[in-house]
Amino acid sequence: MRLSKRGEYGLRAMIVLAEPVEKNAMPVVQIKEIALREQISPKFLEQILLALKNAGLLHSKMGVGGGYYLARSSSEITLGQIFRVLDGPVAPIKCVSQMAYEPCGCPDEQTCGLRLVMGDVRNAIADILDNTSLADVTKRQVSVRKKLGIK
Amino acid sequence: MRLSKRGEYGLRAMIVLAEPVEKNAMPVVQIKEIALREQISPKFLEQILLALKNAGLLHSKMGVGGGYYLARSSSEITLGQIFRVLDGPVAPIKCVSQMAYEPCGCPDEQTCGLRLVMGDVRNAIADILDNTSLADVTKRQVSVRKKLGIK
DNA sequence: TATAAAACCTATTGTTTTAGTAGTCTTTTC
DNA sequence: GAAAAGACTACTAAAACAATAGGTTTTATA
Repeated sequence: MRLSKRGEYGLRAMIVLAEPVEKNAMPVVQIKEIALREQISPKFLEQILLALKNAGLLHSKMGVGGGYYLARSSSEITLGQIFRVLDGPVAPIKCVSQMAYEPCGCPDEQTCGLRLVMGDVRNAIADILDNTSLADVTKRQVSVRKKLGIK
Repeated sequence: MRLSKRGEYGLRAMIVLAEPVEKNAMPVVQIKEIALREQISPKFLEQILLALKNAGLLHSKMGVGGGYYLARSSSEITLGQIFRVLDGPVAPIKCVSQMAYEPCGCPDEQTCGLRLVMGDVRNAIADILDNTSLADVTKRQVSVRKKLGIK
């Protein structure tokens, strides 16, 4: 039940891009800056951000002083959207996937016990990922920092 | 976020083994019988059942008329136990694993937004898997069958 | 007591996925 | 027009996955 490095890095990068920008800062962030901050290979991250851009979650600016920025407000982008672009369906088994259903080959799908439980698991994961926006994540980070006495 | 075939087949097999035995039926079930019912390669299933046996979830009887049976009552074996034997930790990322923690390499683990959310995901999955026993699964199957007008 | 049926165990193999590297092309600013 | 940035495509090494293969041991029973 593993998140891939691709998914991990992509989610990390999106969280960085969702951070409230300081005064006078550029609205766009460059690949190499994110890569440096999050300790990710810049070329690998490039592919990931490109995929997120082609999926419509990011916009970019080419050329000198260019970089990436969120395509929508951070409260309108969910972790579920990001996850699905990078790692595919959330469901642990194809036959319970809402977005990419396929039969899983069990004798009788309707009464398959495994399917019933995995359906619950899928819903539990999707509930979290689809109802958590990037803004929710940054809000939570802020409150954790406050609790720990700023930083 | 995928369940492996190994995990899928193992869980299926355990559910079969948890089914209430008919009168006069042998208390043990053979690999090939399960393989046939669930459409699994018998040799692959053999490895899986062996792993479950070595983990203490199954017992076996060798020789003619042998086979496998649950090591404990079906209400005392959870899907979480089976899953972990076959697919490893439930957590989507190592740094939120309760059973097999490892740092994940983010700059600051305490305030890592991804880690906060993935912790929730881990807990949601573990809540289901660790609180669902094989007996719960078979009970649920029965009630689904009843609802659909027996079968 | 020989035979066949069953689990036990280990090694090997082919395929797919993963995680990354490399290199060229295009756009933009100065 | 040079440099800085993203866009795109191809490739590759290593690991994981899904089996397959084949011999060993145990046990019931004919």
